[in-house]
Amino acid sequence: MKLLLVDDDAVLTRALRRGLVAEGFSVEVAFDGPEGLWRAREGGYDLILLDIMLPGAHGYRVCAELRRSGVLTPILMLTAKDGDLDEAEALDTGADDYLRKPFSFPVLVARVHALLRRAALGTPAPLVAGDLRLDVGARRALRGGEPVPLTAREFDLLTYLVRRAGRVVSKREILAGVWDDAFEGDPNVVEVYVARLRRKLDGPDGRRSIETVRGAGYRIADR
Amino acid sequence: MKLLLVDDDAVLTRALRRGLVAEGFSVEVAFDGPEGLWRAREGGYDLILLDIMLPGAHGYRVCAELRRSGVLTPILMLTAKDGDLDEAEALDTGADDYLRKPFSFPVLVARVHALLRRAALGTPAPLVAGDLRLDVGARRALRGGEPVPLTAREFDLLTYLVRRAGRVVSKREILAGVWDDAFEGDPNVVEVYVARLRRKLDGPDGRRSIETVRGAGYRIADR
DNA sequence: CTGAGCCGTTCAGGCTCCCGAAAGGTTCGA
DNA sequence: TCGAACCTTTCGGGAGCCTGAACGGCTCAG
Repeated sequence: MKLLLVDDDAVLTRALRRGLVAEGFSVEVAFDGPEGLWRAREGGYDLILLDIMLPGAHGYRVCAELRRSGVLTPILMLTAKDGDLDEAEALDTGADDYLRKPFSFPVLVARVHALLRRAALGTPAPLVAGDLRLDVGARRALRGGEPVPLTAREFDLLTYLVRRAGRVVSKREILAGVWDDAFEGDPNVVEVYVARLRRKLDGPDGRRSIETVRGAGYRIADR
Repeated sequence: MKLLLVDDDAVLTRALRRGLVAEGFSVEVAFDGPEGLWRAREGGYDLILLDIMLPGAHGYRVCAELRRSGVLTPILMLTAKDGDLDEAEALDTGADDYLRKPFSFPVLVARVHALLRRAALGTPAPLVAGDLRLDVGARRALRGGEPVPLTAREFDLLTYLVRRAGRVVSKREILAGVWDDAFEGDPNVVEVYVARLRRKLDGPDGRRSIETVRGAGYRIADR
């Protein structure tokens, strides 16, 4: 879990950084508004901690700007003034939560966890490999934007392979993971289902979605 | 705006209820943990006020249980002890905010409004899926502007599905969420009610409002 | 009090379509 | 060239799902 901390107070950032790292997060720091904007737009963060008092740009503006440019990363605002107006405005500009200074560290961690959990509920991270895209929640497979109808087994097998994209997966592994640990049948089922997936996934171009690695298993390209 | 108040203190609940009703909310009360769980899972509430000290089940447990079973309604916890741990734990179990007793009534109202506003931001489409629109407060379903008469169960099931629009929901989940965690009957009831909903919702065009995902569950299109 | 009507649930019959076994053909590597 | 590994098609059994019917409980109006 990677956090972006946008704050100009060197003492506070150092303390927060240390604490959050101790909690198992990886933390990057931006020391002013423009840098925060720039970094946040680069993406790759699971959550943004944003102080309201910033040199270069007010926290509200950074927040609104990010939302306007399509950044959906959860934002936790650190408000300085007291009073409800401040906090209401934070939420109105697109922040997901706020925390009034001074705050205790456990409360901060709890809020971060709550936000991450909520975000995880909303977007269960799509699986992508090449032009293949799996939405596990909706149980949908898309190839180049086009939905591909798959049966339950086919979808499970494809999910298993995409989750291990780039690696060679043996038939034994596949049988244990997709079918059952104690599957006693013919390993030929795997071949049968790989063939079915290929027929549905492979385009008219000769490119195969699932490679065969003779004597070892199967592999799906990771990009 | 409909609130669920889960608290066993008769004096406090009566006072709160009266005050909140005067503020324009409609308020229902549950007097212990199990009843709170049951009602909250029924859905239809815009916010849940949850006291930590409860007979039958601790507030944390109720909260965690609700989140685990997919209830996304904002939860405002009323904590009794002081100390940050209590509050951090409240947030960690899935509460959206907490309020330390004793609190003043205006502060409570402010928090409720803040949470509702935040929830509104988080869910841009307030229970709309396709040409379907649910007015949870009035317990009315509209399809293309036309009201569709639904029984209580049918409405609950539809609400459950629309709240999870775009996702595949298994029959087990549905039984736990719409019926009861400890439902021991035939999962066929779900099929029966899906069929009834379809008969009422589906237009003369062949398009199905509720898709069947064989081997996985049901899905309602998110737009 | 009482009967009509609605609601939730169960059950059985029927249907579709998926799963996996089997078997013969094909490709690869030594 | 030969054998092993893999591919592909076919097909019967059955899981999973749909639906109409029926039954008991509950709520009302009369």
